[in-house]
Amino acid sequence: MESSHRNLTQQVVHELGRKIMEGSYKVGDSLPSEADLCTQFDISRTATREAVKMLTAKGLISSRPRQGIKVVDSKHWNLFDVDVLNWILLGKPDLYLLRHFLQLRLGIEPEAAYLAAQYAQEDELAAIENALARMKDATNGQDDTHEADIEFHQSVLSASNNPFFIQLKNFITTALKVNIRFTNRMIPVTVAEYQAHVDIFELIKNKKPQAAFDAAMITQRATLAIVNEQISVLENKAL
Amino acid sequence: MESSHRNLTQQVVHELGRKIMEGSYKVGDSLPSEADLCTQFDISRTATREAVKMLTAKGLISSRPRQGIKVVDSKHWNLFDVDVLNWILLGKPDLYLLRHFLQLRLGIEPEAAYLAAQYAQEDELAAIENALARMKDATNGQDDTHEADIEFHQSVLSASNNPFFIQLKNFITTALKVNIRFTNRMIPVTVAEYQAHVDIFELIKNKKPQAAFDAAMITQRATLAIVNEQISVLENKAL
DNA sequence: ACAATAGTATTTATAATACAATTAAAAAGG
DNA sequence: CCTTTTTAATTGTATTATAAATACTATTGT
Repeated sequence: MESSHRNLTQQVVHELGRKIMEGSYKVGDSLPSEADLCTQFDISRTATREAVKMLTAKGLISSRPRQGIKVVDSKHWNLFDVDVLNWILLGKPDLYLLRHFLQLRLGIEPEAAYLAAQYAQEDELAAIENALARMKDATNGQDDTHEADIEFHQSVLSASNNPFFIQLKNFITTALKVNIRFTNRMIPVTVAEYQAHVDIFELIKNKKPQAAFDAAMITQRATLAIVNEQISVLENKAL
Repeated sequence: MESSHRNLTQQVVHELGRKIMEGSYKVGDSLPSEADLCTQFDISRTATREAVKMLTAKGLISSRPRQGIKVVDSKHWNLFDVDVLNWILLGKPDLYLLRHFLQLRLGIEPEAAYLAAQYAQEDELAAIENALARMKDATNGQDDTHEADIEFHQSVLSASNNPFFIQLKNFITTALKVNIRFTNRMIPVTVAEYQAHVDIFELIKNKKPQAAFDAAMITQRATLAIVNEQISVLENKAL
């Protein structure tokens, strides 16, 4: 097991959480009983119960006497939890999931740029600029392409100075990673993509909220349109 | 205790979670040790530890040998967890928090309206219409004013057919409840407010995504502007 | 036959205790 | 003064026992 540095409870949480998100245990399904989980993982009831409680806290399962441990309806899942997002990533994300991610990014990121243009401090602007520098290096192959991209989007969220947007850094990061899966991950960030990011940064730096919003929105709508097109092609092929 | 119907662990989770969100335990502070929590709540270590694990799962605390149980930095808090949101509401929300809520609503709700206009099914449109009917009754005092309002916004999110937006129903609901605290809660929904909601619904029903987006955005920007104004007044008064 | 009631068995909830592992801080050694 | 070792405090894990909740079954009365 790759995660032997974590304690028993966390390992079980990870294993069960992953299986739920990949669909091995479906909504409404029963997980093995406490006793069975103890024997399957060869651990004590203490560790098992604590793992069950953690998954309950993340909204994935419910646990009641006589009824057992069941996967609850997905509308209760804490989809913005960092662990849950990672388990989603470990599953098999499809184009529909990518679209769902992009649809919410479309809501969040333009407004984050708007807020950054209003409220960003000097150090936060510097952080965005630093990410841009890494992206430029990435176009020359001198830095990790996608890491720099992720850093850019994260630093804009941080610059919003809004705790809710900041919390969504996990979500955006996962969304970008899913996106990478569906584009050729060997292709570095293009000059055009880099320039679009620079433009947004300049508008933030010059305190043009609405313009920054519009610039981010246009990029996002374009990306979403491509995915919608891919889904259309796929669905027409299926007929 | 008002929550004696819940089990021991859940009661402790609620009590500690509430205290963390209201600031009784601040970021970096140590909570009482396991042993102390056991004596304070007069419960076994099992119940205590399970509560600690649940709060850990929600990103509020960390628990390590010798170091004890500490409140972690707020950037790790799962602010979109339904329990965490309720604990925020039990605290003393200020105008700044209201602004933070409104800023994210501004990102989410116009795009939710856009998606609803694209993807809403018949039954989802009916649900929105039903909420509108309740709002109309509310203007005549025949139904609960704010409950109907909340139902409207929830039903639009449901109609987006995007699991991430649906998960954010908790967030929007809490945001609306905080908003109610800062407006006179005795004032019923006005005819003008009702009409703005009707307009959005019509645009969703007639499948006009961009127009629905714009209509929702205008309303939200107006609300946010009022709060920004209130904060300005408050800050100038403080000088 | 049917419905209400009581009983039973299964599963989780809680408790108590013991020992192991981790690690921050103090003590020892150079 | 710096490094290493020891110590002690705290959480991590295991085990056992009992209580509570509840789905299912059997019984009883009509």
